[in-house]
Amino acid sequence: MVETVVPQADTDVLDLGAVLRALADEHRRAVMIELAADRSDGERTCHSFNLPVSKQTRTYHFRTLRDAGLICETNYGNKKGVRLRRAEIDRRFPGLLDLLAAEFSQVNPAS
Amino acid sequence: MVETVVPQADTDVLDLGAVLRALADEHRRAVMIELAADRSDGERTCHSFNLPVSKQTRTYHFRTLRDAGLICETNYGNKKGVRLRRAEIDRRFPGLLDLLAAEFSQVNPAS
DNA sequence: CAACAGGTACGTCCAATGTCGTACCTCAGT
DNA sequence: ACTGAGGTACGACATTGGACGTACCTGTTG
Repeated sequence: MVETVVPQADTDVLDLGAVLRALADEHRRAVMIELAADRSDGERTCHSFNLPVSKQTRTYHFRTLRDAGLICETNYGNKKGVRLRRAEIDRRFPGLLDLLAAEFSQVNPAS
Repeated sequence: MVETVVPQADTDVLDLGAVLRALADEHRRAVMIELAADRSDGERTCHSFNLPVSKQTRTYHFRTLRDAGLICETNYGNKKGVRLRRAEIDRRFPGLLDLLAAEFSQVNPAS
């Protein structure tokens, strides 16, 4: 089986509107905060985020994040990898990920 | 007639969710981008932003911005002043206003 | 005072959004 | 080959959000 990188956002340039709409949702924001706070930028399973929603809804939210250009997904067939597009985001919106990462410490004081 | 400062956000601390939801809307974002780009932080009339909506809708949007803690409004009876809460925002979300200001140059290349 | 402009309150309306059920797919493990 | 877990597609549904009509208020200006 060949893993395939899911096609990224149609727009090669990140759109602030799409990004902010993506971040406006609590669950998607939680995902982005975790990703932003992890400086190792390792690949995560999208199952590894403990989102309190059904898997259909999870698919929907990750699709939204991908469409906004915030993450890139790798399809392994029966599971999916998620990586933060840190370089692209930092280039277009410097400071945005720092803001989110700061929010992580805000919510997780003991880490 | 005494001008009265409209009571600010109920929550004394800015909430990232509320802020991002406020910024997710195109019109409110346009207002915030203008305010963030004007380093003089002068008071504006909320009529001075050329929002292509009715005045009822305008009231709604400025109320949303105020509730999110992003602006503070002064009531002059028959018109209303708007000021950016730059200090509070910078303290809680450093870099956010820079991001918005950068978007201003993006949209207004000739200024 | 009368007319007018800016603003608010309340209700209504429509489109967008988040949620899930059902059905189906893909791979890993037994 | 079967089963189970993760994932997607499509459709349905309820809620939310942005928009406006109508009515009303407050100052300014003539």
